[in-house]
Amino acid sequence: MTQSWLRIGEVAQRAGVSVDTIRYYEKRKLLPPSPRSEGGFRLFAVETTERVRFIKQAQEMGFSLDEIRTLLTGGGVAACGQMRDLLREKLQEINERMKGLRAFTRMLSRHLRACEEELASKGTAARCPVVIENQSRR
Amino acid sequence: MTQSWLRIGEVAQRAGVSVDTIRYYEKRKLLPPSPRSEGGFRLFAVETTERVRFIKQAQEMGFSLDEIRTLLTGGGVAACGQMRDLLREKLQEINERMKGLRAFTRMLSRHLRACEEELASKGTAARCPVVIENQSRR
DNA sequence: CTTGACTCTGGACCTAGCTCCACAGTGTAG
DNA sequence: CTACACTGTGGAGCTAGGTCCAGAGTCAAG
Repeated sequence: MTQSWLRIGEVAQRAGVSVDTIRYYEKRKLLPPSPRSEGGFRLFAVETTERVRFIKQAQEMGFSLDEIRTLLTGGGVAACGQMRDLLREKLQEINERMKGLRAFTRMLSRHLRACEEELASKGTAARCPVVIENQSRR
Repeated sequence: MTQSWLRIGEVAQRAGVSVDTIRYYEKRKLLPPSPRSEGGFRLFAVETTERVRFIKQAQEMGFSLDEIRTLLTGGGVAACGQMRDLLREKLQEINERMKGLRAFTRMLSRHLRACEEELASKGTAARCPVVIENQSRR
C-alpha cells in the first residue's frame, strides 16, 4: 500500500486554489486535520484534491461553506436519516433556483430580442429598449 | 396626473428590504438619486418597489450589485449593441450555471438513494453512505 | 553545508453587501 | 403645541470567504 502524500502546494495547484485557501478550509473543518511530516508539514492524500474541487463546485452552485461542511460531514451526526432530510432539502432548493434562473432567462431574452430589433431597424447606436424599460419608469 | 410619492420606509416595506438597504442601493447607483421633500425626505415613485425587487431577484440569480447596475443602466452607455453583448454573456453564464446545477442534482440524488436504501435495509441509524463516501477517503 | 523554494503560525487586511448607531431634523395625530 | 414615529447623515461594525504578511523552520539539490 504505497501511500504517496502531497504537500499543501501540490494540492492547491491541482485543485486550482491557493495554499491559503486550503489552510482556511481546514480551519473551517471542510477538510479533516491532516497528518504532518516530521518537520510539521501537512500531508494530504491525493483524493483531497477531489474534495477541494467538490467544495468549489458546490460553492459555485450557491452553497455556503457551512452548508457544504454539512453535506460533507452529515452535520457531525452521521445518521442516515438526517443526511437524507438534508439532501432532500438541498435538492428542493436547487429546484427553486433553477426555476428562478429559467424565468430570469426568459426576461433577459426578451430584452435581448428587443435590443436586436432596435439595432436591425435603426442602425447602430439607437436608444436601448432595455435601459428605457428599466430605468425610466420615472 | 396625480403622482403619489412614497417615503423610504414605505418602499422598503413593500419591497421587503430595510430602509438602510434602499439608501445603500442609492449610494451604489442602483437607484437614481431621489427627489426630496421640503424637509429633505427622499420621495420615491411607486415603481421603485419593482426596481428593488428586480435587484433582489437578480441577486438571487447570482449577479453582483455591480453587474445588476450594468443591467439597469447599460453601463453608463445606453448603446444597444453593448447591452446586447452584455445580455448574451449573462444568458451564457446562466446556462452554465444551470448545467452545473443539473449535474449537482444528479450527484446529490445518487447520495439520497443510497441513504434511503441504507435506511430501508438496516432500520434507522445506520452508517451513512454519503458521509462515508465523502469523508473517509483516508 | 549552503541555497532557494516551500511551509509553518498568528494575525492583520480586504471586498461585498449590508446593518447599526448617535444625534438631529421632519411630519402628523390628538 | 406636544408626542412620537419616521427620516436624514456620517461613520463604525459585521459576516463570508478569502488574501497577505512577517518571522521562523524544513527540505532537496548541488
